[in-house]
Amino acid sequence: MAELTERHLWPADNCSVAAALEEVGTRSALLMLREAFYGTRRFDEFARRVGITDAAAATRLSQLVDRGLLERRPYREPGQRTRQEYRLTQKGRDLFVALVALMDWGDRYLAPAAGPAVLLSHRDCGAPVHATVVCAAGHEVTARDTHADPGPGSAVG
Amino acid sequence: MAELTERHLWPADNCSVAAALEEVGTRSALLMLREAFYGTRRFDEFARRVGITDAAAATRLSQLVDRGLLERRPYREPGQRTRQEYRLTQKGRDLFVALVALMDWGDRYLAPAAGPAVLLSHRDCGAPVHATVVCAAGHEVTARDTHADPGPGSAVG
DNA sequence: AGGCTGGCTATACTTAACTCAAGTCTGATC
DNA sequence: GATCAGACTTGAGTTAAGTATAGCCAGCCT
Repeated sequence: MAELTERHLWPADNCSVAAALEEVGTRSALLMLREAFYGTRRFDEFARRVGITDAAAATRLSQLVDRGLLERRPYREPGQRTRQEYRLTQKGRDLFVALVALMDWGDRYLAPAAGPAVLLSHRDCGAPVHATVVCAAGHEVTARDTHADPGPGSAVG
Repeated sequence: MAELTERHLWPADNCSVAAALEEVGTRSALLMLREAFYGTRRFDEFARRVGITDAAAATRLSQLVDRGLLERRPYREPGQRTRQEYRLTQKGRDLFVALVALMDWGDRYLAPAAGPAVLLSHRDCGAPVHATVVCAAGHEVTARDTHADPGPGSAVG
């Protein structure tokens, strides 16, 4: 189950999982990213769909822009003044795997009896999509088949 | 990019991503699960490696046990009394994909120049492992190739 | 010129996850 | 029987993310 050799030597603070969670910021920030994947772009829609106040949404959106997960783009609806919309950057888009993994897990263990609220499918072939862990040789692997070693950025030499 | 049809109709509160985050609880709870994947089992090791106080660790561990992500098992070292250790359940183990996805993303965008702190490899073939999104037909897909529809548990009929 | 609307900003408060420091309970060992 | 270490528990205080409410500002419209 991915037991790490020399585990006792390296500290938790250069862990990429912790760094990723820190960078995203908060639960509501992740939910805003989920919304961005679903196509949400406007300020008030983010606030409403995530279920937080506009004050909180403004703080989260600014932080996500500052950190390069979203970017502001001017847009203009007819008869309206120019406004800003929020779009995923590549950095933000690359969190897709993590969001799908969380969604899969939630669907499996926490979904209502009726089934999941959202179904993801491959646009080209229509088949359902899921997050998996695979090795470079193409094998699908589980936690038990995985081995962890200290990498170059580890404290252990 | 996974735009959801009829998005305006369904509320955020039956979202599996939100439910999953709620179930895991906190950032430090996720980091404890990461430790569990690395082989950590004992109370004081969880606290030390995650970098939180024993008080906080006790709260998190109890909550993870209550929610079925970890289970307590008695163990006995020679010359010591019986104690409890904490092991991943299947439910906890199934969060592996999400953890690997977050680690991959952190490695890509936030790792120190030297490289990531931990390398995961397939135990059988030695190749590095990563989280991906694939469809049931076996195609690897990105956010852009994905389509979202309301599922059976959605508020929209 | 003045109102309206969307997108914020400001202030005060609440809550939850933490911290630090101290104390408790258990049971093997002396 | 007293001691000690490991595994918690308790209580007080801190911080950060949220809330509710209010106000501000730009600029299209009449």
